[in-house]
Amino acid sequence: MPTKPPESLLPLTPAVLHILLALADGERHGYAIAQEVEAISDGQVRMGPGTLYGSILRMTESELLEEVTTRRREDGEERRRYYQLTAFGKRVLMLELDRLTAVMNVARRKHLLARPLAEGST
Amino acid sequence: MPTKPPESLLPLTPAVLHILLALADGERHGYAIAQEVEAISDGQVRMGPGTLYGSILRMTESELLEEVTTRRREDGEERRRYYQLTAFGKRVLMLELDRLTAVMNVARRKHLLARPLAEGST
DNA sequence: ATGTATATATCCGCGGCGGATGTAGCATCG
DNA sequence: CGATGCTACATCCGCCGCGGATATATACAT
Repeated sequence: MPTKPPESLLPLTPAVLHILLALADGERHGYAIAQEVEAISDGQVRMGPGTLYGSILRMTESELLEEVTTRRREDGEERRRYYQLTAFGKRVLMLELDRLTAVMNVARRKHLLARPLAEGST
Repeated sequence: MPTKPPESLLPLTPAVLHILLALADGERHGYAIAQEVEAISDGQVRMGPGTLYGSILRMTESELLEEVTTRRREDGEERRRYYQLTAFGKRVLMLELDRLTAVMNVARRKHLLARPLAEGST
């Protein structure tokens, strides 16, 4: 039950968007998020610890993410902290992708990109 | 002859991206940029004067934009100030659109969006 | 023993965002 | 004719996110 409507978080900052994307296909711990972001952005987006843990904190507070406490932990090992998207986080991600799709469509309308054709998310 | 390489400006903030897009098909004056941005974002992105003129100033300093002094002016009228993209601004816009295309492709790979198919810019 | 990678955390300066406020011209309407 | 409201630009300033620097600890390799 997030306090805020999902639209009020848009547009997302690149850091937030990339973290949401990195977690879109399953839980990950902080450091793994940074690696995934660097990987999927082809090295273009690098997250230092300040951005990484700062963003994770804020995103957890706004309920885009939640820490996974179930499992691990009592295995003794693991200083890692795992995170996953909340349902709210998924909603916001979808809305942002819709927004970006609209932006890309504007670019096409102005003949900056080829081919329309791609669409839909919800 | 911009001082910086175009990649160093990426990723663009939403404000900067929208201003570049608004100017992609021709020159506009400040206030018209704000209206265009609101129109093409379907009302989702509203630019207050602080963001608008602040962004224009910074973008002019980094040579993404330039003021159009030729024409108008000696017509007597016009307190308006017109701006257009520089060649450098167009390059940066293209690079950012490429980056966003890559982001959208990641989203598709993770089954958050339908259909690939869209591509290319340069 | 030294270095490098993993993993998390905090601090803090810089800078952009964006609302508030101000000025001014011009048009409309009562 | 005076008020209102939109156009158009400009400046100020608080808030907050970004991101580098720094710190700490473990593990594995050289």
